[in-house]
Amino acid sequence: MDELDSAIVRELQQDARQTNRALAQKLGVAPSTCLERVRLLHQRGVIRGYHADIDPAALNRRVEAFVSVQLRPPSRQVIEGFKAAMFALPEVLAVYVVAGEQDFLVHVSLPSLDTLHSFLIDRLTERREVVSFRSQIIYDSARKHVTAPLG
Amino acid sequence: MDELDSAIVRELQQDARQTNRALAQKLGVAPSTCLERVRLLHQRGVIRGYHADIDPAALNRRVEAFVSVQLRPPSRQVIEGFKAAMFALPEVLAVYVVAGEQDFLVHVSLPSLDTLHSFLIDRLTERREVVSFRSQIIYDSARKHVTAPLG
DNA sequence: GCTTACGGCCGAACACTATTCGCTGCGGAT
DNA sequence: ATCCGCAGCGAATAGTGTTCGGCCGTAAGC
Repeated sequence: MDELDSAIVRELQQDARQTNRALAQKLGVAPSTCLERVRLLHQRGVIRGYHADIDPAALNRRVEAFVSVQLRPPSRQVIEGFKAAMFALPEVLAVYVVAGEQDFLVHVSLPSLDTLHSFLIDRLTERREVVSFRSQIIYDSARKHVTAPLG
Repeated sequence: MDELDSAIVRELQQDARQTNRALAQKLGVAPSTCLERVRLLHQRGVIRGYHADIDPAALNRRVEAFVSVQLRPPSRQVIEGFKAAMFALPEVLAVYVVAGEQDFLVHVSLPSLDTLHSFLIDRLTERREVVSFRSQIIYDSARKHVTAPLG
């Protein structure tokens, strides 16, 4: 994981579809060298895949929210079950098991506030292991991709 | 945004680097047709880009957390300023402006618990607009990519 | 009901790209 | 000093992206 690897990772995070030649030229190495490095990054598990970034609005998801959920009892079985159930729902973007008062943070995206409300009522309230939940609607967000190693 | 477009989006979310020919074959259309569709999806802003998915551990980020922050006053200027300041930090993966008791949810990733602690002390406590904050360490997480339109 | 114009898809052609593989040069070890 | 091994390189080949003219199905107009 030297400087060249880091640069490749940085470039492919910004644009995963640029040609290997363009990538090689930016980094000042031969295309074959670049290709071999990328292959090794794959093999080592550093690069886990390539994904298109899609506008949520185009998929009819104009409302995003975080839902904090408290479970009872917070046993392994209950946590794993809840996690799997949430993850299987199409409205769910991500599930986080966290430390603190709440046990879960569920990132959801839906067409509207109405559908969010229905989601909460139908998918959370009805689950018996859910003690309480609190939803935080996202007004604005900014995400980025990790560029450089820390430390 | 017909069925073919949805299928293209779904496929490119799962693997953004598959060849156009392979994509076309999966969907049962000619490569030229497929390419034209992808071009239009770009132009319409549906596809916003392509990004490599990198293992955080490879970038020395073994600890992730959400930090909820309350600001005072929650004016536009303060919010925008805080958002920009957080977003500029390399430890920050995402910034969410949310409704509720807290004003912000900041997603961070760091090498260790020590560096997380330092981050909180050095980057949040010292900011005068920060009234309070609470950090939720992420024990486990699962993310996915939106596959189909809702509604 | 017939004609016509339009939009989307197709398939072949061409330029460009990925991918392989043997060669070369450098650095460390003996 | 010599050898060994690794990493990068460049040419060759197979495969890919991209363009473009033509075709067909649809829908509107007369």
